[in-house]
Amino acid sequence: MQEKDTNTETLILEAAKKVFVLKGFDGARMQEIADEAGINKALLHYYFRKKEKLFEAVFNEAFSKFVPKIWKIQRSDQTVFEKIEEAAEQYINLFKENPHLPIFVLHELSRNSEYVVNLLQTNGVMPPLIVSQIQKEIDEGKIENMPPLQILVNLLSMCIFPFAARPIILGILMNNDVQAFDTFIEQRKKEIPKFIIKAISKK
Amino acid sequence: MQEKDTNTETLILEAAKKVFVLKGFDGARMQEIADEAGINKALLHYYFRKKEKLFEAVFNEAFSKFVPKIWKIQRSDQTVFEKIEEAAEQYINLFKENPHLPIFVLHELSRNSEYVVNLLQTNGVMPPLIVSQIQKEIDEGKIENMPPLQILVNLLSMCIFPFAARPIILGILMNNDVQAFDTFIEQRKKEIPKFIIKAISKK
DNA sequence: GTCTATATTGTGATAGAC
DNA sequence: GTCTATCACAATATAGAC
Repeated sequence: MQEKDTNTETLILEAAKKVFVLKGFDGARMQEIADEAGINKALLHYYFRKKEKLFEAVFNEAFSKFVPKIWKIQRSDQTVFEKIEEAAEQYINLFKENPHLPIFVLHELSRNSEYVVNLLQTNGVMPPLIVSQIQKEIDEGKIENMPPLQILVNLLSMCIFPFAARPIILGILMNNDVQAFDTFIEQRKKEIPKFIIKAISKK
Repeated sequence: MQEKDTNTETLILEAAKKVFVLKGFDGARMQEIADEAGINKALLHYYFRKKEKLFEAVFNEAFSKFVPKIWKIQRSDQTVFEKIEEAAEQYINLFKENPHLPIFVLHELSRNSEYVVNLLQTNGVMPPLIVSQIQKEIDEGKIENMPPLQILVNLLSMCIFPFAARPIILGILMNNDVQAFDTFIEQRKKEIPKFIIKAISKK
Protein backbone atom coordinates (compact mmCIF):
# COMPACT_ATOMS: atom_id res chain seq x y z
CA MET A 1 0.00 0.00 0.00
CA GLN A 2 2.94 2.32 -0.52
CA GLU A 3 2.58 5.26 -2.87
CA LYS A 4 4.93 3.60 -5.32
CA ASP A 5 2.74 0.51 -5.50
CA THR A 6 -0.40 2.33 -6.44
CA ASN A 7 0.86 4.97 -8.82
CA THR A 8 -0.62 4.69 -12.26
CA GLU A 9 2.49 3.73 -14.17
CA THR A 10 3.14 0.76 -11.92
CA LEU A 11 -0.50 -0.24 -12.12
CA ILE A 12 -0.32 -0.23 -15.90
CA LEU A 13 2.89 -2.21 -15.99
CA GLU A 14 1.51 -4.84 -13.68
CA ALA A 15 -1.68 -5.16 -15.71
CA ALA A 16 0.20 -5.22 -19.00
CA LYS A 17 2.52 -7.89 -17.72
CA LYS A 18 -0.39 -10.08 -16.74
CA VAL A 19 -2.13 -9.73 -20.10
CA PHE A 20 0.92 -9.88 -22.37
CA VAL A 21 2.40 -12.90 -20.63
CA LEU A 22 -0.89 -14.75 -20.91
CA LYS A 23 -1.93 -13.75 -24.43
CA GLY A 24 1.29 -12.73 -26.16
CA PHE A 25 1.78 -9.45 -28.02
CA ASP A 26 -0.60 -10.24 -30.88
CA GLY A 27 -3.29 -11.68 -28.66
CA ALA A 28 -3.22 -8.91 -26.07
CA ARG A 29 -5.74 -6.06 -26.28
CA MET A 30 -5.12 -2.56 -24.98
CA GLN A 31 -8.70 -2.54 -23.73
CA GLU A 32 -8.09 -5.62 -21.63
CA ILE A 33 -4.95 -4.11 -20.14
CA ALA A 34 -6.87 -0.95 -19.31
CA ASP A 35 -9.64 -2.95 -17.66
CA GLU A 36 -7.13 -5.00 -15.71
CA ALA A 37 -5.53 -1.78 -14.46
CA GLY A 38 -8.89 -0.19 -13.72
CA ILE A 39 -8.34 2.75 -16.04
CA ASN A 40 -9.13 3.62 -19.65
CA LYS A 41 -7.30 3.12 -22.91
CA ALA A 42 -6.35 6.76 -23.33
CA LEU A 43 -4.21 6.65 -20.22
CA LEU A 44 -2.21 3.77 -21.58
CA HIS A 45 -1.21 5.93 -24.49
CA TYR A 46 -0.50 8.84 -22.21
CA TYR A 47 2.11 6.83 -20.30
CA PHE A 48 3.40 4.70 -23.14
CA ARG A 49 3.02 6.11 -26.62
CA LYS A 50 2.34 2.83 -28.38
CA LYS A 51 1.45 -0.76 -27.72
CA GLU A 52 4.97 -1.68 -28.79
CA LYS A 53 6.50 0.60 -26.16
CA LEU A 54 4.36 -0.91 -23.43
CA PHE A 55 5.22 -4.37 -24.61
CA GLU A 56 8.92 -3.67 -24.66
CA ALA A 57 8.80 -2.45 -21.09
CA VAL A 58 7.08 -5.66 -20.05
CA PHE A 59 9.18 -7.98 -22.16
CA ASN A 60 12.46 -6.46 -21.12
CA GLU A 61 11.55 -6.95 -17.51
CA ALA A 62 10.39 -10.52 -18.08
CA PHE A 63 13.45 -11.30 -20.14
CA SER A 64 15.82 -9.76 -17.63
CA LYS A 65 14.12 -11.79 -14.94
CA PHE A 66 14.17 -14.97 -16.96
CA VAL A 67 17.38 -15.32 -18.91
CA PRO A 68 20.03 -13.67 -16.75
CA LYS A 69 18.82 -15.48 -13.65
CA ILE A 70 19.28 -18.67 -15.56
CA TRP A 71 22.70 -17.71 -16.75
CA LYS A 72 24.18 -16.32 -13.61
CA ILE A 73 24.67 -19.34 -11.46
CA GLN A 74 25.69 -18.94 -7.86
CA ARG A 75 28.95 -18.70 -6.05
CA SER A 76 31.88 -19.72 -8.18
CA ASP A 77 33.64 -21.69 -5.44
CA GLN A 78 31.08 -24.45 -5.78
CA THR A 79 31.69 -27.62 -7.72
CA VAL A 80 29.69 -28.36 -10.88
CA PHE A 81 27.64 -30.90 -8.96
CA GLU A 82 26.75 -28.37 -6.29
CA LYS A 83 25.85 -25.76 -8.85
CA ILE A 84 23.55 -28.15 -10.67
CA GLU A 85 21.71 -28.89 -7.45
CA GLU A 86 21.30 -25.24 -6.61
CA ALA A 87 20.34 -24.25 -10.16
CA ALA A 88 17.54 -26.82 -10.45
CA GLU A 89 16.09 -25.66 -7.16
CA GLN A 90 16.29 -21.99 -8.10
CA TYR A 91 14.88 -22.37 -11.61
CA ILE A 92 11.95 -24.50 -10.58
CA ASN A 93 11.08 -22.08 -7.81
CA LEU A 94 11.20 -19.20 -10.28
CA PHE A 95 8.90 -20.96 -12.76
CA LYS A 96 6.50 -22.12 -10.10
CA GLU A 97 5.89 -18.44 -9.39
CA ASN A 98 5.73 -17.52 -13.09
CA PRO A 99 4.51 -20.64 -14.89
CA HIS A 100 3.64 -18.84 -18.12
CA LEU A 101 6.95 -17.03 -18.41
CA PRO A 102 8.80 -19.73 -20.36
CA ILE A 103 6.30 -20.08 -23.18
CA PHE A 104 5.82 -16.32 -23.32
CA VAL A 105 9.51 -15.57 -23.73
CA LEU A 106 10.14 -18.42 -26.13
CA HIS A 107 7.17 -17.54 -28.32
CA GLU A 108 7.97 -13.85 -28.52
CA LEU A 109 11.59 -14.61 -29.30
CA SER A 110 10.60 -16.91 -32.15
CA ARG A 111 8.36 -14.13 -33.45
CA ASN A 112 11.27 -11.74 -33.53
CA SER A 113 14.56 -13.56 -33.28
CA GLU A 114 16.89 -10.71 -34.15
CA TYR A 115 15.48 -8.69 -31.28
CA VAL A 116 17.29 -11.12 -29.00
CA VAL A 117 20.70 -9.79 -29.86
CA ASN A 118 19.85 -6.31 -28.62
CA LEU A 119 18.33 -7.59 -25.43
CA LEU A 120 21.27 -9.81 -24.70
CA GLN A 121 23.59 -6.86 -24.92
CA THR A 122 21.27 -4.60 -22.92
CA ASN A 123 20.98 -7.15 -20.17
CA GLY A 124 24.64 -8.04 -20.27
CA VAL A 125 24.02 -11.73 -20.84
CA MET A 126 27.11 -13.67 -21.78
CA PRO A 127 28.11 -17.29 -22.35
CA PRO A 128 27.89 -18.87 -18.91
CA LEU A 129 31.05 -19.60 -17.00
CA ILE A 130 29.71 -23.02 -16.09
CA VAL A 131 30.61 -24.30 -19.56
CA SER A 132 34.31 -23.74 -19.02
CA GLN A 133 34.07 -24.98 -15.48
CA ILE A 134 32.55 -28.22 -16.72
CA GLN A 135 35.36 -28.53 -19.25
CA LYS A 136 37.89 -27.94 -16.50
CA GLU A 137 36.42 -30.68 -14.31
CA ILE A 138 36.38 -33.01 -17.29
CA ASP A 139 40.06 -32.34 -17.86
CA GLU A 140 40.69 -33.02 -14.18
CA GLY A 141 38.96 -36.37 -14.56
CA LYS A 142 36.09 -35.50 -12.25
CA ILE A 143 33.39 -35.68 -14.90
CA GLU A 144 32.69 -38.06 -17.74
CA ASN A 145 34.03 -36.75 -21.04
CA MET A 146 31.13 -35.21 -22.98
CA PRO A 147 30.43 -31.81 -24.57
CA PRO A 148 29.81 -29.29 -21.77
CA LEU A 149 27.21 -27.44 -23.81
CA GLN A 150 25.15 -30.60 -24.10
CA ILE A 151 25.12 -30.90 -20.34
CA LEU A 152 24.07 -27.29 -19.83
CA VAL A 153 21.27 -27.52 -22.39
CA ASN A 154 20.09 -30.76 -20.80
CA LEU A 155 19.81 -29.01 -17.46
CA LEU A 156 17.89 -26.08 -18.90
CA SER A 157 15.64 -28.39 -20.93
CA MET A 158 14.62 -30.48 -17.96
CA CYS A 159 13.91 -27.43 -15.79
CA ILE A 160 12.02 -25.31 -18.32
CA PHE A 161 10.24 -27.67 -20.71
CA PRO A 162 7.75 -29.15 -18.23
CA PHE A 163 6.30 -25.68 -17.65
CA ALA A 164 6.02 -24.89 -21.35
CA ALA A 165 4.38 -28.26 -21.94
CA ARG A 166 2.17 -28.14 -18.89
CA PRO A 167 -1.15 -28.45 -20.79
CA ILE A 168 0.03 -31.57 -22.62
CA ILE A 169 1.58 -33.25 -19.62
CA LEU A 170 -1.45 -32.39 -17.52
CA GLY A 171 -3.94 -33.48 -20.18
CA ILE A 172 -2.32 -36.66 -21.38
CA LEU A 173 -0.32 -38.01 -18.50
CA MET A 174 -2.28 -36.80 -15.52
CA ASN A 175 -5.96 -36.67 -16.46
CA ASN A 176 -6.00 -32.97 -15.59
CA ASP A 177 -5.06 -33.62 -11.98
CA VAL A 178 -3.45 -30.29 -11.10
CA GLN A 179 -2.32 -31.55 -7.71
CA ALA A 180 -0.44 -34.39 -9.39
CA PHE A 181 1.33 -31.92 -11.63
CA ASP A 182 2.47 -29.79 -8.71
CA THR A 183 3.79 -32.82 -6.89
CA PHE A 184 5.56 -33.91 -10.04
CA ILE A 185 7.26 -30.54 -10.38
CA GLU A 186 8.25 -30.44 -6.74
CA GLN A 187 9.77 -33.90 -7.13
CA ARG A 188 11.91 -32.66 -10.01
CA LYS A 189 13.92 -30.35 -7.75
CA LYS A 190 15.70 -33.44 -6.48
CA GLU A 191 15.24 -35.79 -9.44
CA ILE A 192 16.85 -33.54 -12.04
CA PRO A 193 20.15 -33.08 -10.18
CA LYS A 194 20.21 -36.76 -9.26
CA PHE A 195 19.61 -37.66 -12.89
CA ILE A 196 22.24 -35.34 -14.31
CA ILE A 197 24.91 -36.06 -11.75
CA LYS A 198 24.53 -39.79 -12.33
CA ALA A 199 24.76 -39.22 -16.08
CA ILE A 200 27.96 -37.18 -15.95
CA SER A 201 29.78 -38.96 -13.12
CA LYS A 202 32.70 -41.20 -13.88
CA LYS A 203 31.76 -44.84 -13.55
CA MET B 1 3.34 -31.63 -60.08
CA GLN B 2 0.40 -33.99 -59.71
CA GLU B 3 -3.09 -32.60 -59.87
CA LYS B 4 -3.54 -33.27 -56.16
CA ASP B 5 -0.48 -31.20 -55.33
CA THR B 6 -1.60 -28.10 -57.11
CA ASN B 7 -5.31 -28.01 -56.39
CA THR B 8 -6.38 -24.89 -54.57
CA GLU B 9 -7.38 -26.42 -51.28
CA THR B 10 -3.98 -28.03 -50.86
CA LEU B 11 -2.28 -24.81 -51.86
CA ILE B 12 -4.21 -22.93 -49.21
CA LEU B 13 -3.48 -25.47 -46.52
CA GLU B 14 0.22 -25.41 -47.27
CA ALA B 15 0.31 -21.62 -47.22
CA ALA B 16 -1.76 -21.45 -44.05
CA LYS B 17 0.47 -23.95 -42.35
CA LYS B 18 3.53 -21.90 -43.18
CA VAL B 19 2.05 -18.65 -41.88
CA PHE B 20 0.23 -19.99 -38.81
CA VAL B 21 3.21 -22.01 -37.63
CA LEU B 22 5.49 -18.99 -37.95
CA LYS B 23 3.20 -16.27 -36.59
CA GLY B 24 0.65 -18.10 -34.46
CA PHE B 25 -3.11 -17.69 -34.77
CA ASP B 26 -3.24 -14.12 -33.49
CA GLY B 27 -0.25 -12.97 -35.50
CA ALA B 28 -1.30 -14.59 -38.76
CA ARG B 29 -3.08 -12.49 -41.41
CA MET B 30 -5.50 -13.89 -43.95
CA GLN B 31 -3.94 -11.55 -46.50
CA GLU B 32 -0.53 -13.04 -45.91
CA ILE B 33 -1.86 -16.56 -46.30
CA ALA B 34 -3.55 -15.56 -49.55
CA ASP B 35 -0.35 -13.98 -50.85
CA GLU B 36 1.64 -17.04 -49.85
CA ALA B 37 -0.81 -19.23 -51.74
CA GLY B 38 -0.85 -16.89 -54.72
CA ILE B 39 -4.60 -16.27 -54.54
CA ASN B 40 -6.90 -13.68 -52.91
CA LYS B 41 -8.58 -13.49 -49.55
CA ALA B 42 -12.05 -14.20 -50.88
CA LEU B 43 -10.98 -17.63 -51.98
CA LEU B 44 -9.81 -18.48 -48.50
CA HIS B 45 -13.30 -17.88 -47.21
CA TYR B 46 -14.76 -19.85 -50.08
CA TYR B 47 -12.84 -22.98 -49.04
CA PHE B 48 -12.81 -22.42 -45.28
CA ARG B 49 -15.60 -20.33 -43.89
CA LYS B 50 -13.60 -18.66 -41.15
CA LYS B 51 -10.06 -18.06 -40.01
CA GLU B 52 -10.78 -20.41 -37.11
CA LYS B 53 -11.76 -23.21 -39.45
CA LEU B 54 -8.60 -22.81 -41.46
CA PHE B 55 -6.55 -22.71 -38.31
CA GLU B 56 -8.14 -25.84 -36.93
CA ALA B 57 -7.34 -27.70 -40.10
CA VAL B 58 -3.73 -26.66 -39.83
CA PHE B 59 -3.41 -27.15 -36.10
CA ASN B 60 -5.04 -30.55 -36.10
CA GLU B 61 -2.61 -31.72 -38.72
CA ALA B 62 0.37 -30.25 -36.89
CA PHE B 63 -0.82 -31.64 -33.60
CA SER B 64 -1.51 -35.07 -35.04
CA LYS B 65 1.94 -35.01 -36.56
CA PHE B 66 3.60 -33.77 -33.41
CA VAL B 67 2.12 -35.35 -30.35
CA PRO B 68 1.06 -38.86 -31.43
CA LYS B 69 4.38 -39.46 -33.15
CA ILE B 70 6.01 -38.64 -29.87
CA TRP B 71 3.73 -40.89 -27.96
CA LYS B 72 3.65 -43.90 -30.18
CA ILE B 73 7.12 -45.30 -29.81
CA GLN B 74 8.25 -48.12 -32.00
CA ARG B 75 8.02 -51.84 -31.84
CA SER B 76 7.09 -53.08 -28.42
CA ASP B 77 9.53 -55.96 -28.35
CA GLN B 78 12.37 -53.52 -27.80
CA THR B 79 13.93 -52.83 -24.43
CA VAL B 80 13.55 -49.41 -22.82
CA PHE B 81 17.15 -48.62 -23.73
CA GLU B 82 16.55 -49.44 -27.39
CA LYS B 83 13.36 -47.42 -27.48
CA ILE B 84 15.10 -44.38 -26.02
CA GLU B 85 17.76 -44.55 -28.70
CA GLU B 86 15.22 -44.85 -31.47
CA ALA B 87 12.95 -42.15 -30.02
CA ALA B 88 15.68 -39.54 -29.77
CA GLU B 89 16.69 -40.17 -33.36
CA GLN B 90 13.11 -39.99 -34.63
CA TYR B 91 12.11 -36.89 -32.66
CA ILE B 92 15.15 -34.90 -33.62
CA ASN B 93 14.70 -35.80 -37.27
CA LEU B 94 11.09 -34.68 -37.07
CA PHE B 95 11.98 -31.34 -35.52
CA LYS B 96 14.86 -30.71 -37.86
CA GLU B 97 12.31 -30.76 -40.66
CA ASN B 98 9.81 -28.66 -38.69
CA PRO B 99 11.88 -26.52 -36.34
CA HIS B 100 9.05 -24.12 -35.50
CA LEU B 101 6.51 -26.83 -34.73
CA PRO B 102 7.33 -27.18 -31.03
CA ILE B 103 6.93 -23.55 -30.08
CA PHE B 104 3.84 -23.25 -32.28
CA VAL B 105 2.05 -26.17 -30.66
CA LEU B 106 3.11 -25.24 -27.14
CA HIS B 107 2.08 -21.61 -27.54
CA GLU B 108 -1.31 -22.37 -29.05
CA LEU B 109 -1.99 -24.92 -26.36
CA SER B 110 -1.20 -22.41 -23.65
CA ARG B 111 -3.57 -20.00 -25.37
CA ASN B 112 -6.38 -22.52 -25.22
CA SER B 113 -5.61 -25.33 -22.84
CA GLU B 114 -9.00 -26.98 -22.73
CA TYR B 115 -8.90 -27.42 -26.48
CA VAL B 116 -6.23 -30.03 -25.84
CA VAL B 117 -8.63 -32.47 -24.31
CA ASN B 118 -10.74 -32.64 -27.45
CA LEU B 119 -7.75 -33.03 -29.71
CA LEU B 120 -6.31 -35.76 -27.57
CA GLN B 121 -9.50 -37.75 -27.88
CA THR B 122 -9.84 -37.02 -31.60
CA ASN B 123 -6.29 -38.13 -32.23
CA GLY B 124 -6.53 -41.08 -29.92
CA VAL B 125 -3.59 -40.03 -27.83
CA MET B 126 -3.22 -41.99 -24.61
CA PRO B 127 -0.76 -42.34 -21.77
CA PRO B 128 2.28 -43.96 -23.36
CA LEU B 129 2.95 -47.61 -22.75
CA ILE B 130 6.60 -46.83 -22.14
CA VAL B 131 5.76 -45.64 -18.65
CA SER B 132 4.56 -49.04 -17.55
CA GLN B 133 7.38 -50.74 -19.42
CA ILE B 134 9.90 -48.62 -17.51
CA GLN B 135 8.20 -49.56 -14.26
CA LYS B 136 8.36 -53.21 -15.26
CA GLU B 137 12.08 -53.05 -15.97
CA ILE B 138 12.62 -51.26 -12.67
CA ASP B 139 10.82 -54.07 -10.88
CA GLU B 140 12.98 -56.57 -12.73
CA GLY B 141 16.06 -54.74 -11.48
CA LYS B 142 17.20 -53.65 -14.92
CA ILE B 143 16.78 -49.93 -14.30
CA GLU B 144 17.58 -47.66 -11.37
CA ASN B 145 14.56 -47.07 -9.18
CA MET B 146 13.10 -43.67 -10.07
CA PRO B 147 9.69 -42.38 -11.16
CA PRO B 148 9.09 -43.52 -14.78
CA LEU B 149 7.24 -40.31 -15.63
CA GLN B 150 10.29 -38.28 -14.70
CA ILE B 151 12.36 -40.29 -17.13
CA LEU B 152 9.86 -39.86 -19.94
CA VAL B 153 9.56 -36.11 -19.39
CA ASN B 154 13.34 -35.83 -19.29
CA LEU B 155 13.55 -37.51 -22.68
CA LEU B 156 10.92 -35.25 -24.21
CA SER B 157 12.47 -32.16 -22.63
CA MET B 158 15.91 -32.82 -24.03
CA CYS B 159 14.59 -33.55 -27.52
CA ILE B 160 12.09 -30.70 -27.83
CA PHE B 161 13.39 -27.80 -25.76
CA PRO B 162 16.48 -26.97 -27.85
CA PHE B 163 14.24 -26.26 -30.83
CA ALA B 164 11.87 -24.06 -28.85
CA ALA B 165 14.83 -22.18 -27.40
CA ARG B 166 16.79 -22.01 -30.64
CA PRO B 167 17.02 -18.18 -30.75
CA ILE B 168 18.42 -18.01 -27.24
CA ILE B 169 20.86 -20.86 -27.63
CA LEU B 170 21.97 -19.51 -30.98
CA GLY B 171 22.26 -15.93 -29.76
CA ILE B 172 23.92 -16.47 -26.42
CA LEU B 173 25.90 -19.66 -26.72
CA MET B 174 26.82 -19.69 -30.37
CA ASN B 175 27.23 -16.11 -31.56
CA ASN B 176 24.56 -16.73 -34.19
CA ASP B 177 26.59 -19.44 -35.88
CA VAL B 178 23.81 -21.45 -37.51
CA GLN B 179 26.18 -24.18 -38.61
CA ALA B 180 27.27 -24.69 -35.02
CA PHE B 181 23.65 -25.09 -33.96
CA ASP B 182 22.98 -27.73 -36.59
CA THR B 183 26.05 -29.67 -35.54
CA PHE B 184 24.98 -29.38 -31.94
CA ILE B 185 21.55 -30.78 -32.73
CA GLU B 186 22.95 -33.60 -34.81
CA GLN B 187 25.25 -34.49 -31.94
CA ARG B 188 22.27 -34.77 -29.60
CA LYS B 189 20.90 -37.80 -31.44
CA LYS B 190 23.63 -39.84 -29.77
CA GLU B 191 24.29 -37.71 -26.69
CA ILE B 192 20.73 -37.76 -25.35
CA PRO B 193 20.36 -41.55 -25.30
CA LYS B 194 23.87 -41.94 -23.89
CA PHE B 195 23.03 -39.40 -21.20
CA ILE B 196 19.72 -40.94 -20.23
CA ILE B 197 20.87 -44.54 -20.31
CA LYS B 198 23.79 -43.73 -18.07
CA ALA B 199 21.45 -41.91 -15.69
CA ILE B 200 18.97 -44.75 -15.36
CA SER B 201 21.35 -47.72 -15.47
CA LYS B 202 22.07 -49.67 -12.33
CA LYS B 203 25.53 -48.89 -11.01
C1' DG C 1 -3.43 13.21 -15.06
C1' DT C 2 -7.66 11.38 -16.27
C1' DC C 3 -11.65 11.16 -18.73
C1' DT C 4 -15.17 10.85 -23.08
C1' DA C 5 -15.57 11.03 -27.73
C1' DT C 6 -13.75 10.35 -32.13
C1' DA C 7 -10.53 9.63 -35.76
C1' DT C 8 -7.89 6.19 -38.32
C1' DT C 9 -6.40 2.18 -39.70
C1' DG C 10 -6.30 -2.84 -40.06
C1' DT C 11 -8.59 -7.10 -40.87
C1' DG C 12 -12.03 -10.71 -41.24
C1' DA C 13 -15.78 -11.52 -43.96
C1' DT C 14 -19.36 -10.96 -47.77
C1' DA C 15 -21.67 -9.50 -52.39
C1' DG C 16 -21.82 -10.03 -56.84
C1' DA C 17 -19.66 -10.06 -61.64
C1' DC C 18 -17.45 -13.26 -64.59
C1' DG D 1 -14.08 -21.45 -58.76
C1' DT D 2 -11.94 -17.16 -58.91
C1' DC D 3 -11.85 -12.44 -58.97
C1' DT D 4 -12.67 -7.12 -57.53
C1' DA D 5 -14.91 -4.19 -54.63
C1' DT D 6 -16.77 -3.26 -50.38
C1' DC D 7 -18.74 -3.86 -45.86
C1' DA D 8 -18.61 -4.07 -40.88
C1' DC D 9 -16.38 -4.01 -37.03
C1' DA D 10 -12.46 -4.36 -33.99
C1' DA D 11 -8.37 -2.19 -32.25
C1' DT D 12 -4.87 1.30 -31.95
C1' DA D 13 -4.28 5.89 -31.45
C1' DT D 14 -5.45 10.92 -30.84
C1' DA D 15 -8.20 15.36 -29.67
C1' DG D 16 -9.82 18.03 -26.45
C1' DA D 17 -12.70 18.98 -22.18
C1' DC D 18 -12.10 18.94 -17.29
